[in-house]
Amino acid sequence: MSQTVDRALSILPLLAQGPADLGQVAERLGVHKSTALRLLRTLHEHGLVYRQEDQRYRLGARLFALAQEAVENLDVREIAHPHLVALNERIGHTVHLAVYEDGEVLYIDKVESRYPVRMYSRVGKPVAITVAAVAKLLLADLPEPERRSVADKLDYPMYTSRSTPNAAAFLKELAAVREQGWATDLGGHEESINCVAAPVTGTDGRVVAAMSVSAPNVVVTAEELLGLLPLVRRTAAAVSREYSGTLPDNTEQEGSP
Amino acid sequence: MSQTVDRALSILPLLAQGPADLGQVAERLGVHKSTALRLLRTLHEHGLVYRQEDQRYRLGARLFALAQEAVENLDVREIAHPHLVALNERIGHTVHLAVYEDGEVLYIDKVESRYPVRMYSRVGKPVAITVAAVAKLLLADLPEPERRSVADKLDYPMYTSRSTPNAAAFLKELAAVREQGWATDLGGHEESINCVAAPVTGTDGRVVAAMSVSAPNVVVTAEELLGLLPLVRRTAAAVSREYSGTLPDNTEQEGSP
DNA sequence: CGGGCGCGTTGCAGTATGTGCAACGTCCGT
DNA sequence: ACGGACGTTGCACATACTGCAACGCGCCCG
Repeated sequence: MSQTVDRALSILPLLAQGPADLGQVAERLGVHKSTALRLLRTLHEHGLVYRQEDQRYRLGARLFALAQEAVENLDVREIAHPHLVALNERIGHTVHLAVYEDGEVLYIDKVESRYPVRMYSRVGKPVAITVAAVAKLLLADLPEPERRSVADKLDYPMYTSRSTPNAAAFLKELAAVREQGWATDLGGHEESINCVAAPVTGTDGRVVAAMSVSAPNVVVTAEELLGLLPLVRRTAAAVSREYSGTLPDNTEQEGSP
Repeated sequence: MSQTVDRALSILPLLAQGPADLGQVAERLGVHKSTALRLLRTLHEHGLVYRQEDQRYRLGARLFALAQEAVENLDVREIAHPHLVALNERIGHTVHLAVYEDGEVLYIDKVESRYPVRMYSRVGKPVAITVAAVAKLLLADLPEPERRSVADKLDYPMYTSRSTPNAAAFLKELAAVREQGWATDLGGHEESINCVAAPVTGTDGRVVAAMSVSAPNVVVTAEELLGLLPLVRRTAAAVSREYSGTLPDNTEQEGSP
């Protein structure tokens, strides 16, 4: 909506791919160098980009500070974290926590597997939305129109032969997931990796987050992983209870008689 | 330099303090509501802010993705992390890694103490620059003019009676730190917390980061903590060696015949 | 039940503000 | 010493941003 700001913000994902000099930024933005310069200067003043010694620009450390403060506003993560750790200590595999936001599903927390073979993922990285177990849970709970709208707009890349092929199949899967209250991804993203996931719900029963356990099938078979499902569901339920117990605004916690 | 972008970016730290509605944003920016709306919309399109169900705005999850990608460009952190973990496993206390950037010192990594009593800090949070041990190391290595300029512009809050009181004392301390190659903070930030820190250097000997060990003196006395200094210095030296060995661009790692 | 207030949203006219151009300075490599 | 590449500056033009005023909507209170 605002051209100038739009251009300036487009620089950030561009720099996320690696440092770039003024010319490259200007070219990839499709604007004159002097324009790019002024935008970069403004970003620089706010600490969002940093100019390294070779004069090239890269993302600035202030982004950390902001992201860090952003996460502190997400109560779910705070509450869930100890549960994720406990779950990880008990079963050893990688544990993820994800939320839905504006058509995307993002990991907001992760506890690494204690086994040497680890799957690749990254906190903050958008999830493979059409196949990930956590994504299914989060999308399954959306109101019907939004769910359909999102499903229609998605791409359905065939990561493996078991990936979700199209919107129809996806919506059908979502219906099943909504029904059963848990989800799996059996080799849909990477051939050898399986996940089981369970939803975290708020006071009104809406799904606010989803947690999953992932393991390569060289470590555990899909059947063994499914055997962990009750434990995962219990953990998610515990987080849900704790989350629902939280007052919407906790300034009142000790005030009332 | 660019008014529009400047205003838009000013919204981010504002929202970092907590969710706000349109009116509040407009007021705190000093602009008309319609202006604030358009800025927020643009930020929203880029995923930097998110509109929650009560229509208020808060920081968006995309900030995570960006911050995460930003950190992947910081080789120091990648290299240092396992060393921080190892150090923590050996001594149990909180371990920090910090860098200097544009007049600020920021923690970019942290491994929590295994003891129940923990100090408060946050990855991404600007460090108390006038007293923290890591800050002293990073500033001590700046070229003389910049060091003086930064020191002059700083505030010198007296967190405790042992805080650095003014620029003169700070510069003197920095000289000493540069001389000895390590630094301490003995109750300068919080009365009961002590730190020891050592520098991570690059190929040219410049200090690129600093690592520290912190502990409250109810757990270890300052003397005991100082006893850990050799270990901390050895760890920092190991990181330095590994960092200096890294190729500037690692696309060549397996390509050459 | 109905009026009024608060908040977000829209279209519009005026102009502040961002844009691209061209010229300059500087650094680096030849 | 010269040429090129890159970052930087000042400026005239017009684009795109601003603030205003009016509208729609939901909520609370009378």
